[in-house]
Amino acid sequence: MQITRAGEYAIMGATCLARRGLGKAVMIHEVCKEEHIPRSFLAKIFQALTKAGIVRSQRGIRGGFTLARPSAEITVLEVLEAIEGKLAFDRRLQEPASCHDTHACTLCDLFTEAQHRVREIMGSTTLADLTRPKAEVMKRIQGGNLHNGNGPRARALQTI
Amino acid sequence: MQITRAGEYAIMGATCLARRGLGKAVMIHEVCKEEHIPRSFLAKIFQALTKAGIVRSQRGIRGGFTLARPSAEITVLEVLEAIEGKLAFDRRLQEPASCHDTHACTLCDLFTEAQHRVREIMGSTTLADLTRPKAEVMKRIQGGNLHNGNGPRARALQTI
DNA sequence: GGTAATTAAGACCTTTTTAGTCCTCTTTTC
DNA sequence: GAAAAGAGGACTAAAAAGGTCTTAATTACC
Ligand code: SF4
Ligand code: SF4
Repeated sequence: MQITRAGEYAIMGATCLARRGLGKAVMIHEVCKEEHIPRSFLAKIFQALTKAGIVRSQRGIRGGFTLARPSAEITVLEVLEAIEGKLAFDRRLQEPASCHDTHACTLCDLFTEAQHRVREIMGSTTLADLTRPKAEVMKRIQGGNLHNGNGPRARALQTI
Repeated sequence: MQITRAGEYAIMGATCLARRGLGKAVMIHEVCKEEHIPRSFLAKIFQALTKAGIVRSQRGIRGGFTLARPSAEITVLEVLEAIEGKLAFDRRLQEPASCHDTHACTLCDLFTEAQHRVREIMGSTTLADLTRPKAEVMKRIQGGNLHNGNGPRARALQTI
């Protein structure tokens, strides 16, 4: 139940590019140094992000990586799934029809909902959001007013 | 980013005990057969649940396992964490103070919130809930009116 | 008290995944 | 054409997942 390093590094790396601005080519080396990520590992990760159309690469002298789109249009979920594959809390939620008996078991329904909640927040948080000042980000994330705003949400479950 | 088989089996196994009722000793063998879980693997899992005070064991002839408390007082989160350890989306959220630089990085704040949402639903769903008819469970889970009820929540993000 | 049935405990095993590295291309700029 | 990037693929070590197996310790019942 943990995000892999690869996924984590992908988000950090992409956020790093977001901070540099669109169109500015940044070398792997620079990103690695800034975010403390092993160089050849990040190279692999950025390769995958390139294929996924999230970043663009430029070879040769003065080459590097840059975001393929404005950072406000790239969600954290998108980056994560480009590396880890589609988010699935349970193997049975990846490919359906593996339910051995369609009787009264409701476990996958619970998993689906939990997963949905994660997708909700990850899918509505963009790289641009992550580059904003901490206080602002916290307020946005915890306020619960995502892009379909529905007021401040209850925080009564803090202790759970 | 997946729940392990052990965690999954733990919930299924405990739910199976919940269906039999409090105090009724059920042998591992029976649970395994019903839920399609390898016998010796479930034995290990139930052993851990026993130590965690979630189930009670009885050795010898006519022995078996039973829930240690009413099923309505045992949350899915509790069972899951007894097996997998405390839920943590990122290694850095398990033990704090591993933040190499406390600068403007807000990634862990996002992870914390995502994790919180999972705890919210897993922590408010009990084994008793899982034994109820499917339609009823779905309604409860998706309605969003958990034990601190705050009305039906927006489902606009269905497509995310 | 003996025996059969049941869980407890821990050592052990195999496969898969994670977290990388390394080497050889290819592309691009100067 | 030389130097400086990334692309691609093969490879690897360590850890985690997903179990099994064997030897106890209990307990009910005859
Ligand atoms: S809902 Fe229950 S029976 Fe169906 S696939 Fe999920 S765990 Fe298995
Ligand atoms: S908030 Fe950012 S810098 Fe701090 S531990 Fe998390 S990822 Fe690292």
